[in-house]
Amino acid sequence: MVLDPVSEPDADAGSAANDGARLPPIQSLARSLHGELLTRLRDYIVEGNLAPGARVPERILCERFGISRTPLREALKVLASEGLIELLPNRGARVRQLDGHELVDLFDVMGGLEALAGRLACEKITPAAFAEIERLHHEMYGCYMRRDLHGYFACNQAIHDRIVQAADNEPLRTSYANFAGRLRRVRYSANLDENRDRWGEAMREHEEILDALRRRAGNDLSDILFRHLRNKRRAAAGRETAPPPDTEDTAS
Amino acid sequence: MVLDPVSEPDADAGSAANDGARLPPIQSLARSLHGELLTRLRDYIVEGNLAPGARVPERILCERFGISRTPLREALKVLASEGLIELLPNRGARVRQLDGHELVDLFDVMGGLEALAGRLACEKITPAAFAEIERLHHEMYGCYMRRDLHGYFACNQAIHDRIVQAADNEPLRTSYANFAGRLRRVRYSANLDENRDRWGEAMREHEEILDALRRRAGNDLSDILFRHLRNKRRAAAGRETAPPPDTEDTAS
DNA sequence: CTCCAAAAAAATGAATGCAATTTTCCGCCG
DNA sequence: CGGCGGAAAATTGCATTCATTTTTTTGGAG
Repeated sequence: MVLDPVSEPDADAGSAANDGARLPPIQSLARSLHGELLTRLRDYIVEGNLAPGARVPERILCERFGISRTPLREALKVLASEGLIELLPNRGARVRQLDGHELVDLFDVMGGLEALAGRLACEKITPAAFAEIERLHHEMYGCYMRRDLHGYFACNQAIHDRIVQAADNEPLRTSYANFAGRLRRVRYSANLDENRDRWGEAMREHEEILDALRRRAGNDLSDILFRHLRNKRRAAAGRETAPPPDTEDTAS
Repeated sequence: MVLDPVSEPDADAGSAANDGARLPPIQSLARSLHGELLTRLRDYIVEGNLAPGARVPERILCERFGISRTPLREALKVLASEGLIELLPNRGARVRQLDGHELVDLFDVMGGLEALAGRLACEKITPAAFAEIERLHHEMYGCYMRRDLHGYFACNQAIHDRIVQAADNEPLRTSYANFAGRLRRVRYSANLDENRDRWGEAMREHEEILDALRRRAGNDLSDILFRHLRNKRRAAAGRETAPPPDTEDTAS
């Protein structure tokens, strides 16, 4: 017993119309105050306005955003499904607190997604997009040489983002953004300036990344990117929280 | 300006208590009627009770599940964030309809996640878990030899699930389940019996999978699993929808 | 003074109500 | 006969309300 589709799925809903250009990221729930609220609330949490483990006070947030509890609670359910908060039955929402295990796991997933992005990028990247990444790479190298940490980070993130963009895979992009958001809560960056040696290592890894991308060597790039993230995690997780018991560094 | 955490995050909320055994999958929103409804509604859609592109009638579903609109709408928002349905402002929810591009993209993400799972499994799998996978593999081979398609599928899925389990990464598991659910809507299986040659190919790939896992060769397994999914996609996407224009099979 | 228990207060989960937008239906005009 | 315009009906989005559970406070016993 199948409820039949509304006979007219609207003119622009047909798949044929989208063949030429992939439709822009019309996030299903981007508009309409619910989506607005969702974005704002997510940012609010990611930016650290609520301490990890803290309750998410509905009443207060309602007042802050000037809305009633209904849309707020809808947003909370979504954020819980994204893993940003957790819902305790009858006890409200809490900002998810990442223990060592979870942090490590999230880094690995990021690594896996980047590895996938690299693999796909090797198949689909355009010369123009590659040139742009190459340019960013050289710019980043310049920052590295003159010890411009801020510029380095900016280029670094831009490169990784471009690779994900080049993969041209919307579900991947969404998932990547989700996990990146979860990790953004723990400030794992800003450690490099205390880890000068890791900086050089990272720079060398980026040379490998660019090289593999130039060769369109998907599997190589995939492997390098995953290990790159592993090393980043190792550098970051050290101070944020105790490393998991079995973190022997077999990588590279 | 940081709202400070409620001074007592409760006895069992501390992370220290969870070090010994990772806490069981207490899905944040598993209980409490909202979670119940979420699961039921997701199954309801995944099982195909609503045609792709069809409106999701709030009123009717409320009656069917015997609840009011509020929890239903919360569940809809979550399902939208999972990508199962899409929310049109002021026009309700529709079952997401996968065009060719999206289907291909989803397969690739599944491939990427399985690749990651394989890589991690090589690091973390226990001898017992490996033995179990080996057993399933041989059982699957038996099914293959006697042309037991149903048994073959069961073993196949069990093996892939075990690999994901062996990766021992909760976020990965969750994400994997999410994408698997989205793909389950399109019945891409049940094609093998029309594709006997692909069946043999898949069986050979599984030999490679087991071999790489035995050698704990993470990168190899990663690559094999991704290509395995690529081939599966090629076999599946052929009939479900037109393949994307640039599907030259460079794989293998 | 500390600890425990019961009541008050607050917060959560879900239902209902209401304004606004959309969809449908019907009569009208071309 | 087909297309168009407008009103009625239905649906959506959000606010409000109510019952239940949790948390805090208060009173008292040990």
